[in-house]
Amino acid sequence: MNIPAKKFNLKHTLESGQFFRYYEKDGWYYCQERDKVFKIKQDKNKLSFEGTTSKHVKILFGLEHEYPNIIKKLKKDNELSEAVKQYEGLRLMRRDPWETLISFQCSVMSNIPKIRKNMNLLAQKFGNPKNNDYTFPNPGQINSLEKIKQCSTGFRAEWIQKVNEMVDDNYFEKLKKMNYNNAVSELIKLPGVGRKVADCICLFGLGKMQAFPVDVWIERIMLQKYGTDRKEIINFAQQKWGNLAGYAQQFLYHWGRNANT
DNA sequence: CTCCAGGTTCTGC
DNA sequence: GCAGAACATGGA
Repeated sequence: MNIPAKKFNLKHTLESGQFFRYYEKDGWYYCQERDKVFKIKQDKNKLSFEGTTSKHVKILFGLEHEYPNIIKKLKKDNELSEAVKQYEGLRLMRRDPWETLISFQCSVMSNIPKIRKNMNLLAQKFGNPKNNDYTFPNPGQINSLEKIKQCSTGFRAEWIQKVNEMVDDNYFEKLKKMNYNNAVSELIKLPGVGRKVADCICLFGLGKMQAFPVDVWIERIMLQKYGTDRKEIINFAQQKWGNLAGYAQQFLYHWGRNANT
């Protein structure tokens, strides 16, 4: 199936640390998330995919965002313009919140290759095979601490086991309807979810576009570019960019990890 | 063999 | 409230 996709860059979007279960093969990106297992590739302004619907693709990859306006506004900031130009087409994804939660619990004191390994193993051990890959288990199905530990999750295993019993899909539907601050307050009640992980879930899984996850990379970049101290970063970013704070963060993060340093 | 990694939690002021 | 340390695992 094909759909047009202007002002979109699949590679930048997929490889900017907001999505983990994918791999490249024969010119395609093979992607797995929750019950979806599909492949997708981009040829200029055309997106081709197999294994899912155009509706899912549009939502997942943020194709319905008003991208030209977003870019235009962000480029007005001199500190941001370089990152935006270099990675134009990078979009915020709208992922399955449950898999996003587990992904970012795994991200604690870790790195992207290892998060990917954790998530792939969890899918293998608890999910179902589909098209040579695996779906991700539903809430309630990650029910063996021993098996969770076999996925190289280390000290995060207990967190994963606990949230598996604490939330369901309806929990996330409620969070989507809440405002950003209330959603954060709820999320940080979960084990292994502090402010940073909560902001990642808000941004990538709940569509809270003002969320501004602050990790060591963003902390370093924000100090360097704006001179902001760690504790004031979130307020600074949300005052400066409002609902585009999340986009600003994603550009800075991807830029900071690649072009910069 | 050390060091460190998309932080969180527990502890002790 | 706020610093300091512990927390598994694996790659550099």
